[in-house]
Amino acid sequence: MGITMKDIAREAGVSITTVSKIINNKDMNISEQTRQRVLEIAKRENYTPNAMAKSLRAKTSNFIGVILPDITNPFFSTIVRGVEDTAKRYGFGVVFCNTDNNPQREAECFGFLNSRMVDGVIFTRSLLAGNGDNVLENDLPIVIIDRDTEIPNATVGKVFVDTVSAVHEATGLLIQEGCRKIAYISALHHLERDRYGGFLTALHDHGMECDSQLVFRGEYNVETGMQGIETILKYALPDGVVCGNDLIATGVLSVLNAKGYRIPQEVRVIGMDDIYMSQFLSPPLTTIRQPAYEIGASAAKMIADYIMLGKPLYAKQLSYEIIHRESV
Amino acid sequence: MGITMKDIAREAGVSITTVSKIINNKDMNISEQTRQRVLEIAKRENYTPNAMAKSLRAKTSNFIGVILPDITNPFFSTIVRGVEDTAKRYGFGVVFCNTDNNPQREAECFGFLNSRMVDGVIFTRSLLAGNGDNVLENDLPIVIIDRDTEIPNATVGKVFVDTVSAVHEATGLLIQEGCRKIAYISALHHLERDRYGGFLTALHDHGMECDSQLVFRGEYNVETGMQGIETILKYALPDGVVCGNDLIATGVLSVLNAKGYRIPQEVRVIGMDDIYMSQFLSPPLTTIRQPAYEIGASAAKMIADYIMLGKPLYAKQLSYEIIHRESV
DNA sequence: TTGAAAGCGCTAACAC
DNA sequence: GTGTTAGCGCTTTCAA
Repeated sequence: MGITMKDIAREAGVSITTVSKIINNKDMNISEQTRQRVLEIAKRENYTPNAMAKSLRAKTSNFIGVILPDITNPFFSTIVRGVEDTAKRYGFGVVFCNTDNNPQREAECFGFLNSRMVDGVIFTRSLLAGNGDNVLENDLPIVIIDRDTEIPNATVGKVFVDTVSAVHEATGLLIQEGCRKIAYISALHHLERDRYGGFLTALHDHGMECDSQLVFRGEYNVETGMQGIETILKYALPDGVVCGNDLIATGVLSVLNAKGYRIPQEVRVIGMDDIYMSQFLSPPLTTIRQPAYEIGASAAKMIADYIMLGKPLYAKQLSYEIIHRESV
Repeated sequence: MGITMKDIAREAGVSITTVSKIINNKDMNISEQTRQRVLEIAKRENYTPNAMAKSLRAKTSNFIGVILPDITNPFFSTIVRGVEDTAKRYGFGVVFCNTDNNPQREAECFGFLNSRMVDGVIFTRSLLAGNGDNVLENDLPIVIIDRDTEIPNATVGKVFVDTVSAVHEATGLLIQEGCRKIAYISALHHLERDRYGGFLTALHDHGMECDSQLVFRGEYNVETGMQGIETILKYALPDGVVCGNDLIATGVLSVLNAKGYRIPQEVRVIGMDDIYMSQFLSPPLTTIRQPAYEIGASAAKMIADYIMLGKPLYAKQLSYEIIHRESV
């Protein structure tokens, strides 16, 4: 590759040690003359320190890993943007892995990132399996985002939004608007804090029953939204639909529009996340905003503070916000 | 971190070399007995090779870098997904940097990735400046994607779509549908092969003139679409709008809808890229599909083949496709 | 004010 | 079959 300290040392007629000290300005007891000479050569030869060597010695790579289901999902790409911007500011690079919610891929990612000696990982847990055990094997700092799970481990932080309350509020909003036959379409996951709970309690709070025929569980994508509403429509026309995320809501809107139902007059639809495109849907989607960018930024900051300053990891809660548009 | 070869060697009572040979099964002349013992320990202790050390020695990091404007743009996140899937298959990790089309950030990214010793970089060039010169300094293999530019350098490959022909066809389609006052809204860039050229020649091919009041140039985002059409509308109502990408088209659709114009009856709109969300716009967007995932996958494959097999870089053209939906 | 030496974890000639 | 040695580029005692 490029030039090394050795080369500079040779050219300047000093030792490698001296060069190192100057480059990292670690030692103030160096003659201005030597310093200038070395710096000048470094500049002229366009010296870039070899991060690998540095890392090997320092036992830190200055990389942080991000494990997420799918970068293609706008919610996650926004999170990752927050991570990257923040990490870069702290001098960290970011490496990421897509798991597609596949627990095995997830485990592979941990292995991969681990061998890459990342200094920490930001982790969105797969919906499906509970095996976060691979996590525990080492003392790698982890911060879990998006999906609030308990991992009985010391070095785990989290950044989360209380999505079950959010869904509770969303459902409450529909009820308040007069909905009485509310459908719920979301992903199916094995988490303790499932958003579904928020839906159920909201119904109960208003003395309503949950009709299980009005519930559909798949994945966090548009297809689930379409399938879900199609399935439910065969049974009955709901007057409100609570969607687990905006992608699902997109699918729901799409088939409802295609079938000619008027939204929100005949059926109200509420989403979750507030991905950028939601405002351009037809009608513009009413949804619960999760601060995706801030989630990523906070997680990156937490990891960086832990690594660089030794600040302990912690749990950070970010708040959601109802975005009123035209689908409710 | 974890256990090292040294530890295994000590425990197995053999030399580090032997362990290395066994782990990488490099040397067949090793007694089955020793091999088993070592492998057993490695497994039990959950040995993960230290990629940093390996890289330092091998002078390759097994990382490839991706430099792009913004991961949040669905077109790019899809590309990156293609890159990641493919890179992983070849054993490469991917590190990325967002530039926001800022040439200075772009240069920083190169420096960053370079110091990180990435083995190659996949690069979407900033629209603005022509200084890809930072690129030339080293022998890092580069493959340029999306924006077709010439760089007078040996180790540069590219994966591209002939977007100027695509725009030519898009414009032709509108003309064919009867449009006579066609607007053009796109990003402004300093590239030789500007999509605008495709628009102009299509007009000329049909003996039409370009009305510069119907042209608006900003960035590849929704805001440009909105501003563009607002601006143009103050002058006249076009009967067709050619958009530089789907984000721009999204903005155009949005204000046209808000103002109550009927699409496509009064004005036809055509986009470019076919991002996933385009099909859910109102009306579903007619657009020119660029195979984003394949662009990423091809670029990653090209780099990997170059690095691992020494296959030279080359220029690969992928084709576009008109997706007829309801906005034309 | 400067440098020699050791070592981070791993690999690859080249012995034995 | 197995081990010795040198070295990738860098940092850090410790000595001069």
